Amino acid sequence: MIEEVPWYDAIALPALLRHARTTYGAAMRHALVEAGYDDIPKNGLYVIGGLALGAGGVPLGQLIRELGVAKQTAGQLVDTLVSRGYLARTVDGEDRRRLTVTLTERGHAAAAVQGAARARIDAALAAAVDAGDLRRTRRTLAALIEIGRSERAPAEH
Amino acid sequence: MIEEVPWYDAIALPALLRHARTTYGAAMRHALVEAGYDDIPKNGLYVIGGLALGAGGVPLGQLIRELGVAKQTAGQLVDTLVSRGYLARTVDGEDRRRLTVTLTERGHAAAAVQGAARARIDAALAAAVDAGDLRRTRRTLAALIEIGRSERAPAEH
DNA sequence: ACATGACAGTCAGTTAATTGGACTGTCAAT
DNA sequence: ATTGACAGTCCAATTAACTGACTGTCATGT
Repeated sequence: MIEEVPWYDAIALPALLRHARTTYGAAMRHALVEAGYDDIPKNGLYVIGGLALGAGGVPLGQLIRELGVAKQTAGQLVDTLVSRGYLARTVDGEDRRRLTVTLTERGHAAAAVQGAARARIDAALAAAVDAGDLRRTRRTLAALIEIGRSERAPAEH
Repeated sequence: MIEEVPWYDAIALPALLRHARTTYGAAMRHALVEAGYDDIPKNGLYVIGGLALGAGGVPLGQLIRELGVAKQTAGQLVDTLVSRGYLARTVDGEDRRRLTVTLTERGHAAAAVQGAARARIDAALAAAVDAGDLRRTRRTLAALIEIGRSERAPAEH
């Protein structure tokens, strides 16, 4: 009785996604702790990582949507990160209700460490599979996200 | 200035994974609530989903490893699910230290609902991309997980 | 037999994360 | 001016998660 089906075809996709994400999460967290940034809360990784991209700072509302948490949660998370010196909050000039979150010096440093860890995994992955696979994977995941969006949007009853 | 790079190539892979997983999570949770199973804790989805596969029941230790949480946490999670009627705990005959967790009637029902929701997403995904992409995606994710494992195992200092 | 150590889970106490609902200040359009 | 929508915050409560110490079970060596 030979096992012909590889394990990754037998497991449910959500679990596969979960484990894959863990790879990044663990590596990034580990690198941050090594570098002395050991006071970053769970979702903080996504805040800092996300802000590194949007260099000019990100409105809090967008953060809320991206994290998919209640706004209170996001607010408190940012609060924590501000009090620990990673973020700064500034009022938007256009609309004074809106807050813009930016990285501080320390925040940038942490983001760099985290980004390096991520890049290390990315590189290892790029070495393990070919570029086409990687690109298809991204596209497939995007399709999956798109499905989620279209499911949620119209039904919402 | 034309934006040639699709958004899914610009975003960091961890974030992409996170969002993709959310699609499943939201759909499954929604389906469960619709069907009256509205008292399942967060990680409960993975417990119930996972047990559906291992039909004969799963040792608690394996659950702990799969969930990636402290054993106390897993124990409490199972506890909750037992008290709400989804799971049953039985002592392993071979080794009486070991507990085996199985689905109850209600647990099976919930697992079916959840499985159907997952299958619905799977089907939508299969329709959106071609089979080869799907397979490559699985393989790529598996490679990613493998990287995580090999990173953690030897370093652990 | 019977120590000894490894292992599977639980118990108790604590901290962090997340949420819901009511509230304040700001904008946009009458 | 007034009204309604919007961006965030405050307060209170719940849930999730972890640490460290403890109980019962197995496996081994003497």
